[in-house]
Amino acid sequence: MTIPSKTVFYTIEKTIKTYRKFSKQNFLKVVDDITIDQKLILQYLNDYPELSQKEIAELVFKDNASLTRMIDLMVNKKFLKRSMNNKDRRRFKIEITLKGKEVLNKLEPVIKENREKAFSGITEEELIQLNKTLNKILSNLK
Amino acid sequence: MTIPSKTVFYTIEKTIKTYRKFSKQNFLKVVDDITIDQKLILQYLNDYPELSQKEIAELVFKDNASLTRMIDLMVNKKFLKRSMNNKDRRRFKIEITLKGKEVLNKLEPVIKENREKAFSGITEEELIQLNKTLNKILSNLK
DNA sequence: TTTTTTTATTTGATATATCAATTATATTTG
DNA sequence: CAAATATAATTGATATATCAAATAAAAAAA
Repeated sequence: MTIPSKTVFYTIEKTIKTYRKFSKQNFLKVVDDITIDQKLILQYLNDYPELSQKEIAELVFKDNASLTRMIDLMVNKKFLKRSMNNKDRRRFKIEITLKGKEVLNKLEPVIKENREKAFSGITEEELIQLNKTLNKILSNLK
Repeated sequence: MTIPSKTVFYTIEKTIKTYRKFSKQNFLKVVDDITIDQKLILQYLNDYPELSQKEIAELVFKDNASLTRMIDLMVNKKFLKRSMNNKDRRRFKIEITLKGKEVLNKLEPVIKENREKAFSGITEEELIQLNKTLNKILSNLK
C-alpha cells in the first residue's frame, strides 16, 4: 500500500507532462513548428483579443520575461503581429495573423481528439471530483 | 457550468506549478540555493544510491542532456560527487556528499509541512481517488 | 574474435524559466 | 501642476528543456 500524500504530486506531474508530450506529437502531425504553449497563447488571444502580455503570462503560468521572448518568436513565425496600443502605450496590442488563425483551425479537431483520448472511460462526475480536489489543494496553498 | 474536460488540464498545471512555487519558497527559508528538482534528485539518490543519470532523468521527467547539466551544477555546489563505475564504465556513480545529506536533513521537516499544508482537509480516500483518476488518464495516453 | 548494434553520457544549438535591473509610460500624491 | 509611485514590457545573466549529433563503452550477432 503506497502512501498517496507522498505520490500524488509525482502522479500529477507525470500526468501533465505525459499529456503535453502526447498533445505536441499530435499537433506536429498537422502543423509543423508549434509548441503547446504557443497553441495556448493563440487560443487565449483568439478568445480574448484584448489580452496584454502580462495577462497572457498569468494564463499560461509564465513570467513576463518569458512571454516577451515567446511573443517575439511567434511574431517571427508570423503567427502574431505586435502593434501599438494608443490607450496605454506601455502595452502592445497583440493580434493573431491569418496564418495564426489557420494554425488554430487545423489544431482544433486535434485538441478535441486529444481530450477525448485522455478522458475516455472517465465519467463527468469523476472529472468534476478531480477538479474539486485540485482546487482544495490550491486554496490550501494560498 | 464549466466543462471540466476543457479545464482539467489547466487546473492540473496550475496545481503543480503553485505547489512547486510554494515548496521552493519554504525550502529557501532553511537552505539557500536549492531548486525543487535538485531536492528530488538528492532524495532519489538517498533512497536508491545505485541510480544512473538516465534512471534519475526518468524519475524527474527530464531528458539525459538536462540531467548532465543539473548534475554538473550539483557537483559544483558540492551536493554530489561523480566517480567512476567500474562495473559499467559508460555510467558514473553519483554519490551524495555530506553537505548533500545535511541539506536533505534540513529539508525533510519542510517537505512534511508542505504536504500537510497542501492536503489539509482532504481525506485519504479523496487522494486515492485523485491518484486513480490521474492514472486512468495516464493509461489512456499510452 | 571481429563486426554490428545498443546503451549511457556529453555537447551544441536554440528555446524557455527565473530573477534582478532597466526603460518608458501611467497613475497617484502632495 | 511636479514629484513620487506603480505598472508593462524589455534586457541580461544563468539555469533548464529539447532535439540532434557525437563519443565511448557494453552487449549481441556474425
